[in-house]
Amino acid sequence: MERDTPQRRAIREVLTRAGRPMSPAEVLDAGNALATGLGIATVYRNLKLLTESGWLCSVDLPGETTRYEVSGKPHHHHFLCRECDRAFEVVEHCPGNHRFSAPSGFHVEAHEVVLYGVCATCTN
Amino acid sequence: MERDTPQRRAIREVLTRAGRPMSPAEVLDAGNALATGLGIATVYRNLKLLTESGWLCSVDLPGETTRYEVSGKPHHHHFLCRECDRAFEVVEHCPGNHRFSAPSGFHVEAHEVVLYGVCATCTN
DNA sequence: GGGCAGTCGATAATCTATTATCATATCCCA
DNA sequence: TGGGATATGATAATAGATTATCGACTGCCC
Repeated sequence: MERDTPQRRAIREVLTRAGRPMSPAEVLDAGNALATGLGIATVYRNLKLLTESGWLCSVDLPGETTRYEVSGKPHHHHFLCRECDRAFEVVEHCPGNHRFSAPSGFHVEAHEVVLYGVCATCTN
Repeated sequence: MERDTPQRRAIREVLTRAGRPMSPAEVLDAGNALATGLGIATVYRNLKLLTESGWLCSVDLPGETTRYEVSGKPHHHHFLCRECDRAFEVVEHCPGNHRFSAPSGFHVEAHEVVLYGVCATCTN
């Protein structure tokens, strides 16, 4: 049976509050504020459990380590800040699946859009 | 000074012929047909050299190992086949930079689009 | 409150990709 | 053609991310 531990609660809260995809290391840092002494193994263990249970889903960005975000969000893509290396959710103006096409004979089943630039925090 | 060796020639030819981004392992496989005994170290060495010289550029796709393609091509994106795991170049119907926007305060400097599906070869 | 299955933290182990090492082979100018 | 700077191939080493191990700790049902 699955228990309710301070560590697990902290990890869930961190990801919920952030509202953006976080790497295991980011979760560890932020989680330490809520559960002192939190270990990286616990973070990985819970990210895996929460992903398997469907509460989280993994986000792969080119050349970046896997990040995790709370699942159930509507269609969206991601923005990666070149300054702070944080990923953000982007929901505005997605061209939509039908706007992308490939050469004949190719069947497009999904697409990913990744925007690169400087986030609001780093701009100021 | 940089020498002209059969291995280096093979690697360049493989990438030119393919016309799509290839991983070091793919280059090794294809390169062996042109330069028997080609080693993986030589492939990595030359991919690095050719990238530094500007002849190649690296292509990162989410969750995939870095691939390399001949540089100088016009703006394009990539298609990743879920069957054969090969990457292809996609030039058609790119929505263009201006079609993507992010929340206020965010400055978008570049974008990547990755299409997923089944390539023409794997479809048949 | 007692007890045990489920968790935790520290750290060793693993895995994959890439780079370094080094003895041998070879391209290319003199 | 001779010789030295370069390159090669086999393999050891490295690096970063993730998983396994294990003794100690603790939610949670009775």
